[in-house]
Amino acid sequence: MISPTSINRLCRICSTLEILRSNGVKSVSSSELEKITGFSSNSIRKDINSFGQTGSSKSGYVVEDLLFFLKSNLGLVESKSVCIVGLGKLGMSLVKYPSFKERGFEFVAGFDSSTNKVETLEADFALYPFFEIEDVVRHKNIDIGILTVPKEEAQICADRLVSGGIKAILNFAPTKLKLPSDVVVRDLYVTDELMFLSAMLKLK
Amino acid sequence: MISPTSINRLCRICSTLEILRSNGVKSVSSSELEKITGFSSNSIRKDINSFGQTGSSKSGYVVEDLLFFLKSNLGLVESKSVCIVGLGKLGMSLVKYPSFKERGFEFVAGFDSSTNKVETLEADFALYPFFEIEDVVRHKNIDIGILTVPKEEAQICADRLVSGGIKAILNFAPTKLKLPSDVVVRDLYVTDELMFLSAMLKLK
DNA sequence: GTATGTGAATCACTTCACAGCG
DNA sequence: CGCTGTGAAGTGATTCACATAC
Repeated sequence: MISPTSINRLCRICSTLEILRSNGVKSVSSSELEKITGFSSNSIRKDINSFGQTGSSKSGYVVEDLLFFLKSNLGLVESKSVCIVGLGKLGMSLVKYPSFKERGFEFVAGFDSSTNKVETLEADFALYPFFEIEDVVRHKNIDIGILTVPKEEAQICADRLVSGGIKAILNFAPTKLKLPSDVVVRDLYVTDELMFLSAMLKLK
Repeated sequence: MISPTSINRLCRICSTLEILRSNGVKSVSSSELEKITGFSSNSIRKDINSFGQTGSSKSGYVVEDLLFFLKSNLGLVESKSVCIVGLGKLGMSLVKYPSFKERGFEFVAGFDSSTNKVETLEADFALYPFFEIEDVVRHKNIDIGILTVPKEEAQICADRLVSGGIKAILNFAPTKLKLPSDVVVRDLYVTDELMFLSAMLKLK
């Protein structure tokens, strides 16, 4: 019904509205949002409308109202519990990333194949070895898993997350995961992005 | 002439071919690539063809040849020099990421606003304070900048990279950069990805 | 005059269908 | 026969154009 492309834009718009609100901005028009986000004002209005109407023809949208409206519709009001799988440098940097908590994502567990790391690393949440993934995910009712393991371990870790009941995975491992179709996966292939930039330099 | 979507796919295919080659695979068909990457075999063939023909109707594509052919056309044969701007946890984790070097991306400089960090952090390359960005980028002829600074610093850092002559930026700061149109920017908004996953859980 | 909301038109990408080749 | 290569058809998203509201 609503396309992933639109959802993407709406998430960006939510983030933008959070910033506007914290800057004390009361209302915003679709063309102002266009200037900030780079999306066309047309697309922005259509996206917002796809959930039902808001917005006045006088001064655009009321920031506070639109933000709450979008967050409600996108399921972003209640906070979500997240686990990190792979406690390497990237994983440990993500758990410290302040924006996650600000946007309602709370780390509740971490996993690594190295029992040494599990025992010695410091974190605000409990750490476990890989074989406990399924149990912990089920027990703590974790919503989202972030995969920052080497590609060789990615599929097996993902399988265990799914066995534990997880339906959403953010995957940093440079491999395409094979998972049931009701599991949403978002891939962030960082190296591919650098390759993309190189290619654009040559081709553009 | 060739769309960013296609370039994206071709980068993924290059990475896939590297793995196949290191596994000793000699040839691969578009439908096998479909199974691995998730892209349709039709799109894969069209993408490859957009550069001119290769591939035999007998056994598909010769891995070695196709890889070299694509890398040549995408400008991925010669290695690229990269700098990191922002030596926080995320930045420092990226400079250690082994895939970058394997794919021909070489860090040659790092920058941070904290002179303390610049003086004390250990890296395989030289570190500098922000005010040297332009000079160093120009002097070392750096191809790509990776931005891992807080959003408040992102625009000014990007401007300095561009002043130094950089034409490609990988941006992790959650803000849309305003830059000349000949500069290619790729945004990785990690928090937005979690929001996207949350939204999909609700809407799918 | 400056907004939003929205059908219509356009554009871009993907899938289909099949011809040609080893 | 399975594979590539490719025009044609189909699909989906973006842009255009404009009616409507304040």
